Amino acid sequence: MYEIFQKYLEEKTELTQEESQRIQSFAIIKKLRKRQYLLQEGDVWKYDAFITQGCVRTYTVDDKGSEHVNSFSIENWWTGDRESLMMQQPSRFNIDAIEDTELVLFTHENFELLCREIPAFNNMVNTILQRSFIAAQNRIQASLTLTAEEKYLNFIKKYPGFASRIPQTMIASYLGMTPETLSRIRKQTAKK
Amino acid sequence: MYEIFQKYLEEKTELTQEESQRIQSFAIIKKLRKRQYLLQEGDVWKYDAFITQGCVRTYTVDDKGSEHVNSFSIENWWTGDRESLMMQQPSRFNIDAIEDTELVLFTHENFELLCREIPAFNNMVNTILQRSFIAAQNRIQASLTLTAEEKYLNFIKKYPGFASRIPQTMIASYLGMTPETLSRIRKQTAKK
DNA sequence: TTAGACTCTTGATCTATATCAAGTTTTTAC
DNA sequence: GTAAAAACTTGATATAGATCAAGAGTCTAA
Repeated sequence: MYEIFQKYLEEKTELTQEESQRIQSFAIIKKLRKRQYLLQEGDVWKYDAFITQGCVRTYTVDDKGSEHVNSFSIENWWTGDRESLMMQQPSRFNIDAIEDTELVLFTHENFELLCREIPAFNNMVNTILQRSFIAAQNRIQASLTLTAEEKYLNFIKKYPGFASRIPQTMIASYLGMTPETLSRIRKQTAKK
Repeated sequence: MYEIFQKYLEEKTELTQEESQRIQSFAIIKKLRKRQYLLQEGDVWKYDAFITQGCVRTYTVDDKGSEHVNSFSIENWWTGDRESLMMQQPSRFNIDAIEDTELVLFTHENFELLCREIPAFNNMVNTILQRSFIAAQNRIQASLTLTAEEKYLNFIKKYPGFASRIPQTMIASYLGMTPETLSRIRKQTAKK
């Protein structure tokens, strides 16, 4: 499944044959079964991870044992815990597979090496980071300004397709509401 | 007040004399009176802005006319609307001064030129962006998991000093609650 | 220096969403 | 293929925090 990442690279950046091969030489292919962990709370995250197939969630568990979904990532997206990676500290997050999933991993040292060696790659990575930051800002804005119903409508508009492959309980958690509330909202909006 | 930015650069990165001078040659000093806008909704943001003195807020105004504070920035931080800057689209945000404020601005073209010319500068900028992203993630996490009281305590712990220079109404808005609720929380926690 | 305008506080009431509980449907695993 | 486990729905009730209202304290601009 490396081809999917290869294609992604070709779309996002211009690389020479050698650069492409250099990148591929560091790639680690990893497969996850549904429910399998990619990262568990307390572990230090050491990779840059790209999903070629499947779907993964990042979440925390609070004192009462409730899960809070921080994000979903599907094919052609990146995942991981940047805070743990950057600070080299144990992660507060869990990441596990919602579906059988395939990833391309790079150890962070190799990834940084690639960034230093290949300016085009470095630029691509920065652009992704900027977009991620913008997305996070928008999510904060939504959480401050929208009602539960608006949050849901905003979500399905922004990520069509997610609703059908991710359990409602997890979507509710991601949106900061209970599954019951989401169920009622869906019933409401279906009527209209 | 350029010296404050100069000092910041020296702390964060290693630059040659020439590089420092190159950066300074592009710097634009800007002063804002309290309440003055740095950016108004609908305008396209064109700068990278560093605050050397003072305090600024970024906020939106909804249909009902209520303001929602997205962020505060004080001296030694950056401000602006990255989405508007990156996409070259009209901003949804307003940025105005909470106190008399001084900034160092770079037009984005010049800023990008500096990033290309000076690798150390580019690295510094990337590091800041990563930290900003991590902070945004943590804020999302807090908004999903904490009660109003916990959000406030978390805020004053994370940003001691902010509470004394920023009006409570704005802090309440930033935390996603009403001023009345924040007032009651403060009364509660003062008791303990 | 003072009137008007903000800002903060406090109380009474309301409401969106949570919680609890039970039933139904769907998925999973042998 | 089927039993057990999850996931989803629906109703009844509870509650954190919002809204409305009014008074007190603080700025601020002429």
